[in-house]
Amino acid sequence: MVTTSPSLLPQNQPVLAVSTVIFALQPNSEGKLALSLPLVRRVREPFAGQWALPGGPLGWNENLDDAAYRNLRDTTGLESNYLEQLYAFGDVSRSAGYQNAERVVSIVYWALVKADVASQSIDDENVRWFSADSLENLAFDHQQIVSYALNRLRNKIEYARIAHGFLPDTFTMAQLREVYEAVLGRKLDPGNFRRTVEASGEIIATGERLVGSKHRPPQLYRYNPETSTTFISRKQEI
Amino acid sequence: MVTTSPSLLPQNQPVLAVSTVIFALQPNSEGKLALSLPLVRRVREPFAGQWALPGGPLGWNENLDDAAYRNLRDTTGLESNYLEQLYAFGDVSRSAGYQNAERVVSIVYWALVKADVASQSIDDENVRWFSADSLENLAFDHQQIVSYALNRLRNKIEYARIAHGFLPDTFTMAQLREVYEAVLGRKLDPGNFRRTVEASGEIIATGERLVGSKHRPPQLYRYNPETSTTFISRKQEI
DNA sequence: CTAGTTAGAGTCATAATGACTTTTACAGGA
DNA sequence: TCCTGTAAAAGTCATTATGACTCTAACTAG
Repeated sequence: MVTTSPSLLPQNQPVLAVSTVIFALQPNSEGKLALSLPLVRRVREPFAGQWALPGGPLGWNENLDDAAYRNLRDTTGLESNYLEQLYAFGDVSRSAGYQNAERVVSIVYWALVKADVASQSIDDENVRWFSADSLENLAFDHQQIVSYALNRLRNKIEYARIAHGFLPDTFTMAQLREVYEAVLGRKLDPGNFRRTVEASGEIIATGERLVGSKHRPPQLYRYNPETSTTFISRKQEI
Repeated sequence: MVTTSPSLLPQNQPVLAVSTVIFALQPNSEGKLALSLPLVRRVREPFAGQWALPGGPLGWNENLDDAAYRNLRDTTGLESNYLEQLYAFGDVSRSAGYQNAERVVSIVYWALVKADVASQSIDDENVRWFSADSLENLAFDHQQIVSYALNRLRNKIEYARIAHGFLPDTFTMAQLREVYEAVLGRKLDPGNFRRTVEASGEIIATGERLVGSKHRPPQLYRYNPETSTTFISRKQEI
């Protein structure tokens, strides 16, 4: 008994779109790392001229993940090593802006891009990076979607190894801590942070040190490929 | 710059369906609580005769959540107080079974129903409850979907108050512990469990006791409506 | 050679956790 | 009535995790 809604009109199906919230950590005006994301300017109604998440209709022969990755590449020209489905937004009311009574269901992904890569991003008239904390007047329900993605990111960084999505191959303990501080929006104790991270076994000292700083040269680390990326059994997750 | 896939055929869009994994805890042959879920028998190709998750196409004027709830009502005739989106499954390959090259993207929800309610469920030729751990030959990719839902349930019960989705209004500490034991599939220490749960402030003693057992009568508890259901800031979530 | 800076090791008190013991309060049978 | 079985509920103890903090090491810049 596969049930069928009485209100279903097969010839008038919702449009299926895929959008992606792309996070990068970039230094702001004060030189501190801050979460930012690229938005695209809408060229047609509804919400013409306003900023929106990169996205578009799902291709007929395209996997959902591939469509999200396509958003990333087409919008920013960048690569990511972290891409995950966030949520499917499909309330009837969110499509109210459409004149032609079109209805859009958006499957939203989120991605992390490394800072050094993000700096090579496309940036033109219709694509611009914004600070994740001060967004205004986004098209559709995209402001709520970004908030939801921020919650997920801040929650997940506490229990999953996603910080390396923002970091180059090797990094110092302080750089890793800066990622956490920027994402969580608060200072962390350097000593306790080091102790926790070292105990987790997730990073390995390379034996090399970063020279040129005006203080004791810090150890360089890399992520341990041995420790699993899968879900952890202890208290976790949204 | 909203990008459009070159392979997009707007006149040939994927079909959007909503399915729901409905969990209940029911006593098995040995009298122990075990996770079970209702499946529906497919009446048409592909996979005719095989068991599948309750679901169907999204109605034109229907929210995603409402479609999931409709699955629940239509399939089992039951009510649930826990319903949440699980994941959107949309790989091109998962629709391979269709002859007419139809492509289906399924937005899957998961729900919990109370044991006393589940016992009043519809159960006929084409709807049957199965043990969640021993499923075989489900239609489509529904076996993977159920596994994914089980992971989410087992992960989430460790940090979120979802156990009351399986319990009546008032319950004993032992009943609450049985829910956790059945979901997690392992024994928990009664004393430590009590200590943790009491410290969380999530349940309140009603002052009444359950009489008639052949031992010291246990306190009856109810869930504390004061403690928030929102996400917890400590290490968490899928 | 000294001052400034961060790296990195270490200390201490408190909280959380797992394994375990003891006492309490009932039912049911001898 | 007393004894036994059972689970409720409280409590103990050792280990681990956590937050706040101090101290020493190793570099650069002047």
